[in-house]
Amino acid sequence: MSGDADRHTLHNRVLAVLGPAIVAGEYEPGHVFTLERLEREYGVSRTVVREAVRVLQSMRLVRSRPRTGVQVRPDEEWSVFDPQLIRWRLAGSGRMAQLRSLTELRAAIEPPAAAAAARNAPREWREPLVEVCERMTAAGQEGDQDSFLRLDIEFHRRILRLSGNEMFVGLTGVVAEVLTGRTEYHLMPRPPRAEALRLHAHVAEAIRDGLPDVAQAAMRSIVGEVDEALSEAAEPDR
Amino acid sequence: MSGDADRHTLHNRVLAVLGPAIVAGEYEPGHVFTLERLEREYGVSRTVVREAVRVLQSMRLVRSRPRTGVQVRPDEEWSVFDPQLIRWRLAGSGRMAQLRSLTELRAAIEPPAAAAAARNAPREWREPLVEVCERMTAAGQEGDQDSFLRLDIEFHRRILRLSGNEMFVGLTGVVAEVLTGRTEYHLMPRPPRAEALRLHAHVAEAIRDGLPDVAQAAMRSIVGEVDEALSEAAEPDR
DNA sequence: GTGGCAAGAATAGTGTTACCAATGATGTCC
DNA sequence: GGACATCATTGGTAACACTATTCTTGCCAC
Repeated sequence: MSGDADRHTLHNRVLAVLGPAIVAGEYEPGHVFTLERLEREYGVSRTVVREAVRVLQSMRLVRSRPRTGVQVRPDEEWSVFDPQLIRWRLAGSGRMAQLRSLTELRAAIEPPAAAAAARNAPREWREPLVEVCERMTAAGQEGDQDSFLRLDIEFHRRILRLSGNEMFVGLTGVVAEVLTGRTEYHLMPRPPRAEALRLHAHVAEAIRDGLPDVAQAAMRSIVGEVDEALSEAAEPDR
Repeated sequence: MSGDADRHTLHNRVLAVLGPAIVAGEYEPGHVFTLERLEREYGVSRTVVREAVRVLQSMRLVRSRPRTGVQVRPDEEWSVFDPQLIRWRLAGSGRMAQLRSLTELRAAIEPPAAAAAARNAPREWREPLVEVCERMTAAGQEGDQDSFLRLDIEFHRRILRLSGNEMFVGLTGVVAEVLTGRTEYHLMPRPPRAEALRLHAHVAEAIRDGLPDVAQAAMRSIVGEVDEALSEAAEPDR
């Protein structure tokens, strides 16, 4: 799914523990590590710790200075769009909060992306989008949840790609994580609501037919509906 | 401006050359470095090269495997929201393309952010927003371009913060870069247009008065206008 | 021969250790 | 209260052992 963050190197294993711990707020902002402490704690060599810290630093989770050590930064300064950081948050206790903020982000991005797709998509990719939508609908009606999720992700991914804006494309991972997360935590109506399926079809057809306003309005209905569903499930985590 | 990426460490200096070079497309996707080659090329030790590569890897610019080397990934796989990557692009030849895609992103995000701010902003921060807007207007009318830019950034930053959504907050850096970039490359009307200033005031007052729809509509006018201005200046780079 | 597979060699990243240099926070002296 | 010594901690170098992955080779079956 993600590329190479999963390679079983030592510094990746250190990262996979240290990163989530910091993200979960187990260390106050301002808390300082020393490399030596981390070396002992994880039983690894200096090089490994340094490389792990370097990555955390590039995510702006920590800063590192001589004589002071490695200091945890306040969360307002983190690179919250970093895919790895998002995954750590979704895996931890902050998952509902993260899911909510990401859903609001989707609600902002996807309607303009759909409009852009209706304007910019190359001819040859318009009809295939409708086909993906149809297969998704079929899977939903048959109750095949795995295929439905896979095709739902594929549908939204294609729209972001067809928008022609690299920043929108860069959010495909986020959308995939949100949809997967909603399914995993049973925040997805089963079977999918008929109205939602129809709205997806409207989006696909409007993009195919080059109707930006229609595509945007239909997409707004989709993500707005999702937003409400999530707000209803709003409760303190756990 | 950014935190600690500017500390004059050796690996940062290597990063500051290698990163922009890759981002500028000086190496085909698939191109492989070896650590040894980089060591010699930059005249630094292995540790330094390894840490620089580790950062590039976390940005998904490269992947690193034994027996193969360090391989440049195709640009669709890059973490395009990484602030450092954005800065590299804005500094290089891709700056107009990057500016356009970021402007479209702003156009998607800021109106919903303004609406959210009108709903969620704490009482005590509403009036100050209007004050910032007034000082910005004054600076604009006096022709004080530096102060105007600074206050314009401050204005948009506050709205994103007041939205209460951490993902929106995470885009403050992007907005700052875009506004600064537009000023530097003289894509900003001077003096600022009176209508634009009035729209900013409408946004601030609508947020103060808790009117999400008004705030959203006014913000949409602001970013829509900007979008047009940028499209007019659309020419192949250089 | 040709295709497929297994064993082994070659090659580059990965991990360890030891040591010295540079930095900047902290306290001290005047 | 400003200049300066101090010292802990990161930053950087070097040399080497380990290990994963790819490529080659050679065998075997068809």
